Amino acid sequence: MPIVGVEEIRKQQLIDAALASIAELGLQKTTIMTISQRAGMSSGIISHYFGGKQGLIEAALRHLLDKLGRAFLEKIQQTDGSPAARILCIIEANFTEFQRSELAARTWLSFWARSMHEPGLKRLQQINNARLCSNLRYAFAQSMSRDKAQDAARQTAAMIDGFWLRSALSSDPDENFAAGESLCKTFALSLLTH
Amino acid sequence: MPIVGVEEIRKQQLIDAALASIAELGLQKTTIMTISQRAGMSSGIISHYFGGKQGLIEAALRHLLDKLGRAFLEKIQQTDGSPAARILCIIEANFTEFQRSELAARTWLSFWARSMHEPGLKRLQQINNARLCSNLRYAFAQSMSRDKAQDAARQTAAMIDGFWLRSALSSDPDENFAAGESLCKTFALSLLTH
Amino acid sequence: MPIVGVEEIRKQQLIDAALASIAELGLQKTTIMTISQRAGMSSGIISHYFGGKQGLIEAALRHLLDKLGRAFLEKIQQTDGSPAARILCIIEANFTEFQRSELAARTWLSFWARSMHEPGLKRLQQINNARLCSNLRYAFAQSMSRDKAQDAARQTAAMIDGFWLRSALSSDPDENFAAGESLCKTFALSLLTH
Amino acid sequence: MPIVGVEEIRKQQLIDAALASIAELGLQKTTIMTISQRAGMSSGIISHYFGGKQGLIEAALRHLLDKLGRAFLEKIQQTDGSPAARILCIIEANFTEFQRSELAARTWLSFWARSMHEPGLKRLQQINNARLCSNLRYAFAQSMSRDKAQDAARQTAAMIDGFWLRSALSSDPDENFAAGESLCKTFALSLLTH
DNA sequence: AATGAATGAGTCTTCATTCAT
DNA sequence: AATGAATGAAGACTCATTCAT
Repeated sequence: MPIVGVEEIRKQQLIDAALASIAELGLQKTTIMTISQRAGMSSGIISHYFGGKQGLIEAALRHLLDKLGRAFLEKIQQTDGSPAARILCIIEANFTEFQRSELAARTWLSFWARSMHEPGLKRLQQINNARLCSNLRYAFAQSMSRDKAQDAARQTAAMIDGFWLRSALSSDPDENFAAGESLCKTFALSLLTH
Repeated sequence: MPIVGVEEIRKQQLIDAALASIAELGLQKTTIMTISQRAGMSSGIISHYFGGKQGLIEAALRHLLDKLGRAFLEKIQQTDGSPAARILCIIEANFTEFQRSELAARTWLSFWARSMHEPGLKRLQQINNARLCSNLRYAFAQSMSRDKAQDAARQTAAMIDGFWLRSALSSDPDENFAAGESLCKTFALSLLTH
Repeated sequence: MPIVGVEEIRKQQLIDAALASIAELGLQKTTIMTISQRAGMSSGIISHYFGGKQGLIEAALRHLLDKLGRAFLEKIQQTDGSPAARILCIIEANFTEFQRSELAARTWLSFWARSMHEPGLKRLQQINNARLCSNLRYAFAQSMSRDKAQDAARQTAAMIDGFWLRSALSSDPDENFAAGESLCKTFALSLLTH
Repeated sequence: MPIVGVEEIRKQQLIDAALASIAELGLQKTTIMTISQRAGMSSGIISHYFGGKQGLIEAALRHLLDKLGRAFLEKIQQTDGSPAARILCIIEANFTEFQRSELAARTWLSFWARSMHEPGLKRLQQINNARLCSNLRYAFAQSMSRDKAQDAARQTAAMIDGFWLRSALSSDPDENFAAGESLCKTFALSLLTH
């Protein structure tokens, strides 16, 4: 059993602290002080382990995407593998309690906005976006042609993200998230049965 | 004798410069210097006319939303008024050349992210979001019950925004915008005919 | 009858506006905008007539000292000319309603502080200070030797200014001003009768 | 290993530099640059240790009042405790070489003027003012009734401050301070013996 | 390995002055 | 005579980075 280095522990603690700060204050008001305080460490440690604030931010996003991806994989393996079950599972994974939280809204919107000006972040987002579409395409393809599955996946992915975005920006996120999840499911199932 | 209208002219010039800076540098890296330089004026003029940077940013967003709203109204009045025509027009208005530009992507994402932390911006966004849904609902309601029209409008609005967002973040925006617009239209028309 | 020039009228209006602004906002927060707005004129007029903000401030102080001096002269000429009456009149002139106001406190303290760094203002203050002492000395000299009158005048002047200052800075100015005026009178009269 | 006490040392250095700047330039022309330059440090350090310029200014005033208070306590404990000795000591403490300096004049007048607009400073001044009166009252009360001691203390305190103020603003401070101290003593002793 | 003291460039804001009309 | 639009220097504050210990 390899001894986990102190370095890895520290890095993870800092990533957690960074996400906590972004969730609470937003990316713009997150400073190395708000992060290092939450981690109970000194401010210098961030440059020491991540080369700078930007390095930590990217690592945090990478970690968040990884975590959500793994959580999704676990969930989908508990389904019966039918297209409908897989698709419903995918949709639900995008409307979990975390995804509905204001914390998630602040975090994703912050990362998206910043990714328009930082290729490193942008690539991470693109991989995540492609994954959603790919998962949906795989499920749809069990019931229809490859081309139709591709279109169905794109439409469903767009509707999921669109509902998420509009809900996050709305004045009543709760109602909007709930209705959005339901309407996404209705739409996806109607695609499957036609 | 003071020249009348100077204030409005200057304000407009500053708004244009602010949007140019946001499009080029992003909201975060937009400073009063990047704005005033683009406007060919001094930095002090921004506080003079808008009370501060924040006032200018909000005015710029308001202007942008107004402009898009007016452009949409002009367009829709040139249709034959049929539900299908109205809906296609609404979709097209969300995929114009401007909306497909990287400038638009940076601008909207910047505003969205910031609006999570500034109520003033958030309210403007919400009005805009409500408008899209309301326009769609009105068109759908001519062909179906009020409740079904509401769901159809929500789904279509989500798909439009979702495609726009995924395209903006993708590595090949052009292809994605084109496919997105087409798939949105297909979906909306299928809702109308069922 | 000479036609009073527009210049004199404008200058007086600006001086009144400057004093109003200082009384309301304090000297530090008084700007050419707060003055010119109160005067209903443009900001440029101040440089036009007084060469700059500093010129107006000095003119305002000069005017205030003049006005208080004239008011005092009028008052003292209504006394019976006896030493006691003159002295009581002098003391009362330093505890009028205006002198007890927060406006007066702000104005005098502002001018004093600034006069430590601006010889122009300092000279005006010194003339005013000398006048108080001189008036008291003249009154006392009717009842005692020149030397004793000089000391009595200095002590009385100091007590007047000291009570004024301590009252202005206190948390209950009203009570302090009242007690101060009374104790000054008691002291001055005791000097006269010994 | 962090050097202990660095914070206190730096704070003191900055307070000294602030007082030096106020003495030289006045409070109004004292900026974070004039302070940090005199301290041989960077401008950012002020916000780091005092939260901002205002925090440093208040700390400087507090320090000055403390220092004068302690110096006075030391002095008074060297007297024989008789009322006359105590009172003379109190008067002398208000006319020390420091109090006669132009530095002291600029500093006190700056603080007084500013305290009219900043409750934090005002409270500090009031405590100091109350202390002078209280010390005098205690000394007088050993020779007369409580009420008479109260009046005597107020009159003496006013005369002390009044002489100080008039001397500070005069064109010949030295002569005025000397005469003022002498006349204050004469007055206070006459109160004691009547 | 880890600290946190210190820096100083960058930001927004204020405001007296200028000057064309 | 009077305006007020425009300037830009100067102010306080923020914060990522550095580095001696």
